[in-house]
Amino acid sequence: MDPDARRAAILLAARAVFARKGYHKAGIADIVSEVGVARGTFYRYFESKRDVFQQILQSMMAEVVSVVVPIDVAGEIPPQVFANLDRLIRAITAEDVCRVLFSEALGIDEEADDALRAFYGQALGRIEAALQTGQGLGIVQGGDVRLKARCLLGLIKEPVVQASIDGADLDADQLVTEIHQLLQHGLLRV
Amino acid sequence: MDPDARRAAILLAARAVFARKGYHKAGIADIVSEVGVARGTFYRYFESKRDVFQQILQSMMAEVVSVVVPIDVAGEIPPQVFANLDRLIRAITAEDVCRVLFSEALGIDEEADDALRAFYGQALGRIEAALQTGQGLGIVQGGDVRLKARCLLGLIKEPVVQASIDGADLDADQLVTEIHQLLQHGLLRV
Amino acid sequence: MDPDARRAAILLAARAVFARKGYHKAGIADIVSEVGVARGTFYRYFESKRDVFQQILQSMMAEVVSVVVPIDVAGEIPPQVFANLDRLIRAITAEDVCRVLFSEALGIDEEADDALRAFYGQALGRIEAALQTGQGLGIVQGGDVRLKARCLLGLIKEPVVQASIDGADLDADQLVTEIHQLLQHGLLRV
Amino acid sequence: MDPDARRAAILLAARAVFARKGYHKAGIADIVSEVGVARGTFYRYFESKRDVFQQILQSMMAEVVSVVVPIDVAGEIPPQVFANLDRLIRAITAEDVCRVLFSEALGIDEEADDALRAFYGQALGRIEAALQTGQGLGIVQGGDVRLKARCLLGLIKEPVVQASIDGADLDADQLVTEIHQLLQHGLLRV
DNA sequence: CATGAATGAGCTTTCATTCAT
DNA sequence: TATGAATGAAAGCTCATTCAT
Repeated sequence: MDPDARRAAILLAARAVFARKGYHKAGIADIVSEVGVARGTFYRYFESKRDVFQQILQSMMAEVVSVVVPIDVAGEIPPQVFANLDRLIRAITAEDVCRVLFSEALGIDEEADDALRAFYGQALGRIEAALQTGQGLGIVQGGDVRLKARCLLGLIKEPVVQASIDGADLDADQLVTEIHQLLQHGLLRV
Repeated sequence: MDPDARRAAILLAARAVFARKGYHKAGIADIVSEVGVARGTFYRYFESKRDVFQQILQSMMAEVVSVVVPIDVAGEIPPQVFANLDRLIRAITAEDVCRVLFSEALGIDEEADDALRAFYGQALGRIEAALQTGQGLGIVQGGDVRLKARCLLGLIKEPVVQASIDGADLDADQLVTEIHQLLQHGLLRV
Repeated sequence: MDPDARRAAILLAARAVFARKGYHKAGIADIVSEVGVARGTFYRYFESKRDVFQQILQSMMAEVVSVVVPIDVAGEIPPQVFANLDRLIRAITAEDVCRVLFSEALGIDEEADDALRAFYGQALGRIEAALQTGQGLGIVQGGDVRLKARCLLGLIKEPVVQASIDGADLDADQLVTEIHQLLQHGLLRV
Repeated sequence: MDPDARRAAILLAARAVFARKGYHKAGIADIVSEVGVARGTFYRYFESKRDVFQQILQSMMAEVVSVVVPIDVAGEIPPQVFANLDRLIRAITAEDVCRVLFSEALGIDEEADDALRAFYGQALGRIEAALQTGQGLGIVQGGDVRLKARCLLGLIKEPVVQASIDGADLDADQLVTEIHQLLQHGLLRV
């Protein structure tokens, strides 16, 4: 088995184990028995339990970030926004991403916390910038973009997180539609 | 010191410790040294570390639930909604509530997970019911109330969680205003 | 059992175990099973395996140093020298002192190495000073006192170390006599 | 590369590594990376870490033993003694010999301990025999030759060991002179 | 009832050794 | 024959929990 494949296999197993048991209940024993290698093998590929976790975190964050593409203001904007939304929801709906990124990541250690802060900072920064541009174009409501960005993030994240907590499946299309409507008309009828 | 007071003191200390260090990094040693009692005393009042945590969780959930009062459909509705919103945000903005309830609670054990599921189930159930009533009264947009409820929860929760992650303060009034606007007009200008 | 006694018991057991098996082959398991306490108990009294070892080393060095008393130049010198010699040999003849101090101490870690260097530095410094005084008084041969001190140390140490290696007993009196003769007349007959 | 040369190269590297880091801190990884061969190759030439160490020990002991040549009683004795002394000191002054033979060798395992005991037994036996001969010739002081031999060994060994501990250089000539003087006249002036 | 020393299961990590390529 | 990835026993250490005082 070539090193890259093995490394990937361990990473995959670790992802599954962390998603299933959470960081603290997951033991190296769980991971290696899942891959079918010896304990020592794990340490040939990763420095420590924290190390694998960090790498999984990083790759998950990168995956999530990568699906959001900058909006081309020359083109039609709403379709681009909703395409992003759609991809984003599908990205974070993956069972393991959701559990690891949204429930387990915080509080492991300073390094992971920093990475997570950076991730949220980057994500929120992008959303804020987009909203600001939107305000300039007159297509986004006025007000504090900082808070708006956070609300928007929650709007997207929470249904996914709740579905994960419930162990229920999530209809991404329906969610996109619902969020779409919310963004355009709000929740209340005036 | 009478038992109830002592029990309360331990509970309070544990809350602070869990909020400060998180469930896993918090040790019984931290809690007892905070209260100034011996380790053994802790176990006279609580069965285990998980036990205190559960009780704290329960009381936090009760606090949060209690601030949301049913809406009197006979009276004017929007002010009641926003009063609820305001109280809710203030309730979950408390540093310890936010950290414990939203970051630490999930994944401790099955029992806590169940409690949390029940909490979210109850909270979302209430919101859903209110939205359904609203739809009947024609003051809430049509569509899936289940998803709407989850979005609404996220809308409220996320800015608070992010402020906690950033270690930043949150202007509750401003947040209420922002959410108010979002609920009424959405994020986009049509 | 009071803490001081328990601490002393663990220290004693550790001393015996280190002397018997050497630092590296000695496990915490050996030590605690020797005292009859649980693993955790060990760590209530000592921070780590290195920590006990360091403390044992320190106490052994202190024991050895303490038996050598400064020479009163006002009084008769040779008896004082030989009394020191006698006490010193008896001190380092103790089986565990010899093994731990002379065979195991070097190379555990930087801290222990420094402590040992300091110990030898102090011991040799004292001997050098005494020799220098002796040269001033005309009772010690001329020449490099630094080297003389080291030779003298070896003269004393080696027979003890060899006895320990052989597992043989050592007649301290006879050794003192022999060293006495060597110091006064050398090994060769002119 | 022919097997003998490779074997020699590994032996040399292992010597250097053991001298530099000590037996326990030295890893097979250190040795093989020093030679530039793979781990597996090491095990084609040596059975185990202990095995290389033993062989190094044996060769060091042989080197040291070889420099001491029997004294020809027909010829002039003192020059022969001092020539032996001189060669011996130079032999054990080699940094790696000193560290490996005098600090690391004891306590690795039973086999090494036996080898070391045999080495010291042989060395001391020779010295004793020489001293006995010397006593017969009337050029060595009377008394227990067993102890005398051990003292003599320490006299030689200790300055070398101390220099190694200090990381200082040793002037072999000066040491020979000093020991010479000590053997002839003792340390004290009568 | 309060105490806090004692407990020991269980964790992560290391590294000499093996063996398929 | 050389390789180096894989192995897994064994080590040190932690900490929630217990229980004699």
